[in-house]
Amino acid sequence: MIPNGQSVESVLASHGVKPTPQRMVIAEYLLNTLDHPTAEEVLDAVSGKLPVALSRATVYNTLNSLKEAGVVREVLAEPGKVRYDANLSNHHHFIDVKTGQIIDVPAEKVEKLGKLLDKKFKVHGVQVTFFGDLQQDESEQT
Amino acid sequence: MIPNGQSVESVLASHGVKPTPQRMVIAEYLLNTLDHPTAEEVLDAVSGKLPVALSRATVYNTLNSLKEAGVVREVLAEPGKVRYDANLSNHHHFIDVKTGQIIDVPAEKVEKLGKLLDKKFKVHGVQVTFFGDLQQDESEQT
DNA sequence: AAGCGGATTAGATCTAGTCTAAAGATATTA
DNA sequence: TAATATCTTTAGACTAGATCTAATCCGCTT
Ligand SMILES: [Mn+2]
Ligand SMILES: [Mn+2]
Ligand SMILES: [Zn+2]
Ligand SMILES: [Zn+2]
Repeated sequence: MIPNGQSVESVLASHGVKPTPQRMVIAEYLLNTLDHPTAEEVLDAVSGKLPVALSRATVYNTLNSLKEAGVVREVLAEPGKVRYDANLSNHHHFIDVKTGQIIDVPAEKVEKLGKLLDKKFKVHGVQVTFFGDLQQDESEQT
Repeated sequence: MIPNGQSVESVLASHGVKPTPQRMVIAEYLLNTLDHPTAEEVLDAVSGKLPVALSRATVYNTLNSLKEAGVVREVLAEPGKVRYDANLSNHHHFIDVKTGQIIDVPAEKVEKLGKLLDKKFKVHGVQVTFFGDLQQDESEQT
C-alpha cells in the first residue's frame, strides 16, 4: 500500500493534501492496512490516536479529500456502504458472500473474466462497472 | 428484458414467485425498462397503477424477493443507492459520471478490459467485483 | 364459517452520510 | 505584533435509503 520508503506526510504532500494531524492518522491507517474499511471503521480505528476528539464530519471530509486527491479509492461492495482502499495498483476485488471479507485480486489474474482466479475462489457472480464520460454522439452505438 | 413472448405472470411463476397484483406491476415495470431504477423510482413509477395504496415496505419486499428468485439483479453504481436490473444477459455497465446515466455493455465487448468499448465511451475507471465463496483453504494463495 | 399462513400496510426506526454554524488553526498581510 | 483572511475541525442537527413492527388483509383449506 504505502509506496517504497515514503512517509505518510510525503504521500499527502505529493498529492497536494495539507497534512493536518487528523489527516495524518487517517491516511496512515489506510496506507497500512489490507482491509477495505468504511468511514465508521476508520473512525473507530483512529479516534484514540489523537489527543483531541475526532469528529465524524472530519473523517468523512478527510476520506473525500483523500479520494479526490487520488490517495485512496472508493470500493462499492455491499449496498449501503462505501469502503476505502489505499491500494492503487490495478486490481479488483473478491467478496466472500459468507463473511463479507474483501480480498484484492491483481488485474492480471482477470484474463478471461470468468475462468481465472485461484480454485480457492468459487465465483458466484461478477459485477463490472465502468465509470466515465459518454460522448454525445455520432450515429453508431454500443 | 422480458424473454420471448412470455407474460409477466409466467416469468414470476417460472421463478417460484407468487403473482400478487403488487408483484405483477413491479415486475412488469422492471421487465419493460432499460433503466436501472432504485426502489424509490419503482415506487413512483408503479404506485398509480394499483387501485390500492402501495407501501414502500412492499416495494422493498418485492424487490428483494425478485432478486432472490433471480428475476432481477442488483446493480451497485453510486454509493448509497441500490438499483435493479431485469436484464439477466451477461453484461456490464457504463456509468456516465456527468449525468449518472447507466448503459448496458454486452459482455463480449469486454474482451481485454481496458481497450474495448465504443470510442463513444471515455473510460475513467473500471470497478470489477467478484461475489463468491472463499474456500478455507490449502496453502498457495492469490 | 372458522382458522391458517403469507402478503401488505402505515408508520416508526435505523444508519450511513451530509449539512450547519461556531470555534480553532495557520498563513498573510500591515 | 496585531489584524485579517482562509482553511480546518467540531458537535450535533438533519436527510435519505432501507429495514422493522405490529396490525390488517387476503386466499386457502377444513
Ligand atoms: Mn461508511
Ligand atoms: Mn433505492
Ligand atoms: Zn483493494
Ligand atoms: Zn444492466
